[in-house]
Amino acid sequence: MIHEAGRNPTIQEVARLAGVSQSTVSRVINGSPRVSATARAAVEQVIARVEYVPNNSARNLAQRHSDTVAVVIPDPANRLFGDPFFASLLGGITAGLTDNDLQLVLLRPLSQRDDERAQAYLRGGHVEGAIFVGLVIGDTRPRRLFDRGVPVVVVGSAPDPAISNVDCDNREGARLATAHLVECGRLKIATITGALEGVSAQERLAGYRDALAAGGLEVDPRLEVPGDYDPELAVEAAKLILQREPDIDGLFVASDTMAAAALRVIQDSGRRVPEDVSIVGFDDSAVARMTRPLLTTVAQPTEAMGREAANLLAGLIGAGGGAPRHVVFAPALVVRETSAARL
Amino acid sequence: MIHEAGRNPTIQEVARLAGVSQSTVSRVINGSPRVSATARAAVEQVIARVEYVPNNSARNLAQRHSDTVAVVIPDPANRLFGDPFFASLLGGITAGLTDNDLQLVLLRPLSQRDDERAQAYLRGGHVEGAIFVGLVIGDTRPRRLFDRGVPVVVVGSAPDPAISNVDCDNREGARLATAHLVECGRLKIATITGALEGVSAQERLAGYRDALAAGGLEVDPRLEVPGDYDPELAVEAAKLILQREPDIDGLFVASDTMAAAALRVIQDSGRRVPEDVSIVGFDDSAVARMTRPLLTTVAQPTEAMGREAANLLAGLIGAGGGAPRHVVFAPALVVRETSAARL
DNA sequence: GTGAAAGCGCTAACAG
DNA sequence: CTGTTAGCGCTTTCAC
Repeated sequence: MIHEAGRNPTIQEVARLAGVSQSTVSRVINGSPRVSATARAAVEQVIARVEYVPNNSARNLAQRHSDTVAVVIPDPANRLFGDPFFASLLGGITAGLTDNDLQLVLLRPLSQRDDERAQAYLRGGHVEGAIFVGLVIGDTRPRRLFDRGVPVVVVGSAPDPAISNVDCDNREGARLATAHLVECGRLKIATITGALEGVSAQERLAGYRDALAAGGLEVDPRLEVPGDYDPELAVEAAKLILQREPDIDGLFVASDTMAAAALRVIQDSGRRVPEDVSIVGFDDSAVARMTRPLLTTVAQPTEAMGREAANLLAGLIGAGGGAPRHVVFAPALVVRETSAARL
Repeated sequence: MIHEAGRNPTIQEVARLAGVSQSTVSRVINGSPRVSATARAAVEQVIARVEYVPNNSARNLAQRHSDTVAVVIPDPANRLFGDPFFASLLGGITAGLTDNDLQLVLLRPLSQRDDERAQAYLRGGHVEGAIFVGLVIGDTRPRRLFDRGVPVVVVGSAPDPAISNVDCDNREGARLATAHLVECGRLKIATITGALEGVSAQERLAGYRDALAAGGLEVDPRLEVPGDYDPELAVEAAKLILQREPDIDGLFVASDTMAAAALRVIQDSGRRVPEDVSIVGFDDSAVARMTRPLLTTVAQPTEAMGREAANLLAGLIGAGGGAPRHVVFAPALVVRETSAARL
């Protein structure tokens, strides 16, 4: 679109008005020291008067860079956008990007067509790098992009050793949660998993099993109910568990939102929490402080993870590549009220 | 950055390899019908082989448009990013934008410097339009941008008749909520407001007063406690109310997250909800289904609002301006368990 | 310190 | 249907 009203002045006009050359204007815009004080003053005056703003496309074209990075969220199931985890993560990313003078473009391919467009966009030289969130196992997009020379970092498990990532130790977090349940004297501990197409959910499941084994408890597939990070589905999962194994006394749920949903189902079944069934969630999002009783959960530094992802990417961009880095944050158990020792 | 590995082929090279001119390549890229089948085939073949992807900056420069719009969130308090309302809204915006083949760049100026950068970015001809969210009363940024010829739509109250907006009837929503409390026979109804620097919170407060007046109840400033859409602050607000007016029997809270927090405080004080104190929230976000008892609230079609904002903006961009449009969605009372008739 | 000039990669008339 | 030719607005050598 060309907007009559908004016809922006160009560097040429500024130069003419200031009685200097384009080059000089360009120099003052870019803060070059090789400009006389008088010239600088004249140019700045004109810039202010005509409200000149450089055209980004032209600048990017000439400089061959854009100072923008993409955040890619393949979220067909619309899971991520509903979860406080994501909001918090995105908050951290935006903050970190801003600190590095990088712009953020949000890509959220919903359809096949969207995805093609997104890929083309990423490769179109329009971004300096990309952050992937919510990846599913086997997704080769980060790697393909990386192979084209675009710096990439993924939040979550690295799909490839060459790809930098920032993650939380999901397995350890789940182990912490489940071990806590074991320590509470719980003997039949079930779990509602996250979306198992993703590594994080797999890891949390593994951590759950680790703790069970370490506690001398049997690992029983019947106690493992697949969830999807979707609270609605968690309701069904909880009902299923209760029906199949009415005598469970412990439950580890792979996210707080799902845990909150499961908590309700269990309470509605007439069981007391934490006395009859103890529950531990994951994330320590705001909802953990909204349930009754308050949710025991595993905290992960979501916002910090987002910030770190941004910083990592900024580093990669600045270094023009360099060795991949893998940073993993430590989870921490937060004991609240949904877990207690068996009497 | 120039990435050696990623040195993208240009349209020139494709043309040479395919034995045609740049123009022809450009035509097939842009889907022009004026290309022979053979030429098209040859070009497409080469494009696929060398993995050619057009450079966006060059294209934008030549076409003088970018197909991207900005979503601006002046969120110094970090309120919005924590609220499910925002996540849902953003989900709607991204979906709507995608439908219109528009890219989204997220601008979240946190500091003065960020803000200057953001303004420059917006005026730099890099975006086709902008959506503002979470505006504070008196913010002239949308108008200033609009005056430069950039299409603008704000989510929330229109800061100016010339600016298009999409909103929910906040006043009516709050009236609905409070009238419901009145109908429940509640006689001393307090409120925890949102951030009063924003219009939405002001409107919700007005709606609360409307309903009180209509119900023959006194409007008492002592029953109006300022909040900030922040659950932490809501805890303090609730405590303050209880201390100041121990005999309240109804409470309207301007957001679900705050309501959930207030609910806890009230329960912890030994009061029964809904019997002693009935509570109504606002938003009908996921947290309303996580509290115990379930939260009675006012639903606003958050995702649809986001979608509409995107569509509105797309229309404005396509029409090259045109008359401003103001679309307001109707709120709806959702009665759950935190409200009940007085016995 | 400053200007002239040559592109950056692509689109868009304009001929043919 | 296709090629030629100008730019789009800015950065960047390279002389002066």
